[in-house]
Amino acid sequence: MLERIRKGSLVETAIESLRQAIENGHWAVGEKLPVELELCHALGVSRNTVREAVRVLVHVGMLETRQGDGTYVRATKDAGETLRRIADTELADQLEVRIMLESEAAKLAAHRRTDDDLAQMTRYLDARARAGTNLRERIEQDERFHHAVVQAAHNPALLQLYDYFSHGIAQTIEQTEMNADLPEPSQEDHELLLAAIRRGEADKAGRLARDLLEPSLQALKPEHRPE
Amino acid sequence: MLERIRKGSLVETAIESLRQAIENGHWAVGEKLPVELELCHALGVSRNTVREAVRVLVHVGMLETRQGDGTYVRATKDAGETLRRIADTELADQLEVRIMLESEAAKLAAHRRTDDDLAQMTRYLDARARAGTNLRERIEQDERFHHAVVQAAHNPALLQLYDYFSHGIAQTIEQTEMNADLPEPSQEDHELLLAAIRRGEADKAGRLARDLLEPSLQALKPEHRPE
DNA sequence: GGCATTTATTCGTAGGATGATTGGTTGATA
DNA sequence: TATCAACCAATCATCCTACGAATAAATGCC
Repeated sequence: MLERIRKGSLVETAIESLRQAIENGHWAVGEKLPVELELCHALGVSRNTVREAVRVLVHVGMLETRQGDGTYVRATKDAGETLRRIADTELADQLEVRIMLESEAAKLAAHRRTDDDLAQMTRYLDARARAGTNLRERIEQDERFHHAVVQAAHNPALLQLYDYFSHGIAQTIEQTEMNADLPEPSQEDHELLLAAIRRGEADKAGRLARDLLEPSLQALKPEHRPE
Repeated sequence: MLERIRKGSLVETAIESLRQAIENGHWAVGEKLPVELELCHALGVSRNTVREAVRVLVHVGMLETRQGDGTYVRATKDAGETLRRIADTELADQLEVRIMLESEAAKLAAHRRTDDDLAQMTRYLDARARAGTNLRERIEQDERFHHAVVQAAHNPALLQLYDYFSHGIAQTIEQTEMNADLPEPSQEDHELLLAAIRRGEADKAGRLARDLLEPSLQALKPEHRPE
């Protein structure tokens, strides 16, 4: 039925044991789990430990607890696992995805951008230009500009996704100190992208957005997957 | 500093309070949080409650606890939260993202597909044809074919992401019984996509992949965002 | 000064007590 | 008999104290 616990953190092991049991359909969706005390005996741990494990599974959407009633299975899969697996993929692959998101966003932005969108993009791009040799400031304004481009696509799902990749990649690059290796696009290239979006030239905007980041991808790729 | 707790589940509120504080950079990445007892006082809850909240944040990757040492900030963003927010967006927006993922995947697949990839795509597409009027079977083979296309792009991050959107959208459609409204692409259109990938015609493959799903998007859009 | 030992701090786990909420049971009443 | 309010048992939510385990810092010996 349920495996006894021995190694590592008791709570983490309890989480894994419960997750396995649920994924294997030991309890069907909608079915009620044994009460806390029974889970304690089944897993061989205390109530606190069981509660922490259950709380985690509740938070990731696999379980649902109803006070005074019981604990029920809500889903057999953990959605958060997806992004955790993505985080484990190669940086180059992640950057490739970011490029396609941003390129497509630029296309949409060319169609859907409002005047406010244009004003904001212009503001950040000007700030980027003013940053000059102040690298830290320029990178920050750069990120804001790219974010504004995706925002102008007016697709919330796309924006969320872009932010996740953008943030994750920036962090990885920062941590690994590989800044020096990566080529940096010029201010002019950014201006061209903004101009294309302003004039509603979708295909051109998409191509320019891609060109902005493609060199970084090429610089990153040979390390792991020469083509 | 930290907000006192009042409504809803104490633990859930504690989680949110801590998450907010972390996202707002109240503690920098790598920095050590106050000890459990201090957090209890700051949040006005017991140690168990704090521990359950911290455990959740540890599990989603925002925090890290070291026994005998303390609790440290690991990341300021929670991956699971991103997906939860995406799940809350309009179906049309999600489908739009899926289309761009699949279209770009088709382009990459045209370059990178191996003979094995082609064989698999062909197998599923043939099975789809054989399914004929068996709707359930045809939909399943259809999903497998699309998955194989993305797989042929040989980008793990992209594949994970596609699977998430594909699965989520299929589920939503199934739940809302809006099948009837959505136009279904013909077998011929699928064959054309496969042919383009086989011949390495990237742009054409991207366009065909987009054309396969675009009608569904148009059918879905007017409900919420007429353009 | 270097290194082993001790100590203090902190998280990890255990188990019990009490409150809050729910669902079903019971019983009175029309 | 059907209805509905009051009651009761089961269950999760929270809190509490206590002790174990691991770590880092302080200490003392050589």
